[in-house]
Amino acid sequence: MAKVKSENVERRSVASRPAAVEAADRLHSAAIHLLRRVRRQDVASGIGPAQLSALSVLVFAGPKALGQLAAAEQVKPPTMSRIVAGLKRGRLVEITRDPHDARRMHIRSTAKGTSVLQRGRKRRIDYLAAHLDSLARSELARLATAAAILEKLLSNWR
Amino acid sequence: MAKVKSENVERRSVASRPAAVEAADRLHSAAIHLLRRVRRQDVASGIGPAQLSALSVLVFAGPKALGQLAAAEQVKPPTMSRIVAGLKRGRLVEITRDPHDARRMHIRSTAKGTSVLQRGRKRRIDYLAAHLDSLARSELARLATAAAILEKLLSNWR
DNA sequence: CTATATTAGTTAGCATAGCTAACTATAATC
DNA sequence: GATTATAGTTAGCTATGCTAACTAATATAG
Repeated sequence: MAKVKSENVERRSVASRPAAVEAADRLHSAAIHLLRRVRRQDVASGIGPAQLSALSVLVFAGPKALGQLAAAEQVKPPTMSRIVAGLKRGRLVEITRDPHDARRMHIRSTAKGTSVLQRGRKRRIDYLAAHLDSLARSELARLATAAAILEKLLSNWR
Repeated sequence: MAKVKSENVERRSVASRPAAVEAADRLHSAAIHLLRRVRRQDVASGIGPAQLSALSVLVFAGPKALGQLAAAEQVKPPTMSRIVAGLKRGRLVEITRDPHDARRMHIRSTAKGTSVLQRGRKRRIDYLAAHLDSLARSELARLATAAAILEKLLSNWR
């Protein structure tokens, strides 16, 4: 039983309240299945998920350098380099050089990019909203409350 | 203006209560960001997301034929064919022929596959639970309630 | 009982997306 | 001015998604 002690220590270092573990499990599962369904709407946008997501950062958080965009999307620079190349090919973004630092790029959404993003986003939200519409008002309110709690949690995630 | 009427009809057919649209928007965003964070734990499993997800179906819903697995994962058969090939290469699943129909395969998780899946799942859930642990008990309860509402919604999703 | 049609999976070939390692170009520092 | 650090790119690998076209097996029509 020599290993038992160290295993317990390890286990204790990540232990959470049972209620937290149960909530984690159910939230995790619900989020996965929810997004899996919603995501099917995206084929209509004719643009891949990584491009759509990067475009969304540009539209909602404004122009970014490539490295910033990679960090925001939690992806390595070579990956973002190719994603941006795809967006540029589709004329969804335009790229200029930083006048103060010729290494950096300014990547910004074009009007076309913004419109493609907004339409895709609308499709997703409308689709989800149509399903939420079958809920009682009180249930909807509970979901909104939960979303607010998650937003707070996500905003100070480490 | 011949098209106006039909456009209005279309638009009306997807209109939802404003509260549903707002909840959809916030839930959608929270789910995306939550899963993006949680998913980073998966690199430790040394197996790609599609393989992990397919394996999860096999572990929790039992053995499946390739086509069933493809349907469950909302993926086309050639895609699932390759995913299963990868799982087989890693000895995470084993495949036998259906004795009554030699076209069909029985794909089942091996002990190794089940263990890999369970450990990966534990990593995700523990990670999420550790963050949920910072919430007040009442907030946790609200999240659990919301998860229950979503589970119900997802179970009769069209 | 053959001939045809349907069904289950695979193969080939393409695109997107992820990575690391190694490179170029620019900027900052010693 | 030489070196070091930073921003992106290129090359090359893997994984995941698709469609089209194929093989093999089963089911069905005649």
